[in-house]
Amino acid sequence: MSDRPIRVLVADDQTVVREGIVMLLGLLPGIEVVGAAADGEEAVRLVERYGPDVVLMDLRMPRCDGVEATRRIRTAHPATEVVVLTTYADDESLFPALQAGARGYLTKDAGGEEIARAIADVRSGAAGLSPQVQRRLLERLSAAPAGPAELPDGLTAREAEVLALIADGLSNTEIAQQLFVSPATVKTHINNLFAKTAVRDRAQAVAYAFRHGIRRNS
Amino acid sequence: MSDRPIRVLVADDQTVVREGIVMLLGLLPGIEVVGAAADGEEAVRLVERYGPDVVLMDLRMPRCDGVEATRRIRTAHPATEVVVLTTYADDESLFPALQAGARGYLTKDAGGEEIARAIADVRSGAAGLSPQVQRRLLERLSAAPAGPAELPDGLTAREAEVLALIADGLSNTEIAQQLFVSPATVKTHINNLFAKTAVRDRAQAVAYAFRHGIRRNS
DNA sequence: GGGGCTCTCCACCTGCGGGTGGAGAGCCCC
DNA sequence: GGGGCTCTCCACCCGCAGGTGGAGAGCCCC
Repeated sequence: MSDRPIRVLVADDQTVVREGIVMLLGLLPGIEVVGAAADGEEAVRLVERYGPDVVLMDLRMPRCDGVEATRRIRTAHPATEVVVLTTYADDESLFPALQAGARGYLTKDAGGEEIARAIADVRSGAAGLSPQVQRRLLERLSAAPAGPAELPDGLTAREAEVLALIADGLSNTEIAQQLFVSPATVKTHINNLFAKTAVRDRAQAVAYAFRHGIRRNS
Repeated sequence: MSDRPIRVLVADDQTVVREGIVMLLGLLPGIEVVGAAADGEEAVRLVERYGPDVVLMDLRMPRCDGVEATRRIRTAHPATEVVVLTTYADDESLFPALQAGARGYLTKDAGGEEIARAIADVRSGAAGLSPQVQRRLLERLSAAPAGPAELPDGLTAREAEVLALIADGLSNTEIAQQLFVSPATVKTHINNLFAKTAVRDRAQAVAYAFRHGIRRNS
């Protein structure tokens, strides 16, 4: 896979943790620790100086936090990959970090072997996410398109149906034909759902429908 | 982690592959193969009969393909997890399978150890995705919200701007005020972008904007 | 039975949205 | 300089969308 060692930079504000990780990584074959940073700004600086292959990044750091540091590193040095290694894997930390460009995400209960594997995976162009993080990603993936979607704002089923057809771009008469009712009925439903959803016209209604995941067959 | 063995069902239409996997899994400690199916329908039936912990599922199968089988299994038996094991990891296979409820996704070049790890991860409530698949997920994650977003259908920047404001629910006069131009200009832009995007009215335009990710500041 | 909700329908009015045709100014590129 | 593109603006017309007020029928629940 790799004949030359993977050059790694460690960024963590807690000295004990930082030095411990450096020690741990130093023992692993195929990994060379080229530097250690105590905050985000230093991490960015050291990346510019040493050009490491992978940065092992803590998220909660003073001055410039891990997400911001990740973003800067990824935009300025796309060849340097970032693996986040943090204590908790809450959504507020996780998704911003991943969107900032982190390719790996591990919690600190990961063992040395896991860290090494994630570093190697990331270096080889893949990704190194802990299984728990993978699961979060899947949930987010299926959350948006699946959308079980309760009807919000007290919409009736009929009103939601009309709203879905509006979002499909149908005119009032077309909706009437589709639902086998009179155009007047459609207008009534529309006026009611406009009032309930606090929108002014069908354009805003379409936006509302998209935001609330109201589509046909729902 | 688990004192009792993980009960696994294998689904693959190619006999050699199926039996090979069964053999391979049988050698692994902590895994018990409870059945093998040659197509999707049989997989669903065998899941109902044996209630396995995990189904190792090929995607391309006759009668009822793996995606459909996964969906049925996950809705009817939420306790049974599905790990996809297929030859290629193209997007057309990958995302439908994950959205159908697969918690694991491996390609067939994975070794026995990898498969075992994925099965164990999935069983413990996490997820078992190959590093390549993880990377795809990350790309999709940052593709949607980031949205570098080329302007489709030859829209000009100004037209896209107007379209974004339409999607925000603004009226023509409001858009005119926002852009410091005359309402007539707004109407011109709107008529042009309607023609280019082949929409009929602003309701359809809003849907178009949402589908193409045209929002403000883009 | 009475009250409340939903779905259905009607008439009327206003105005914004959408369509057409035309035109001038600034820009870039050949 | 000429041609093409974009952005800007105007006038005119029409129709559907949106707002109001009202009403009858079916349903469920107290």
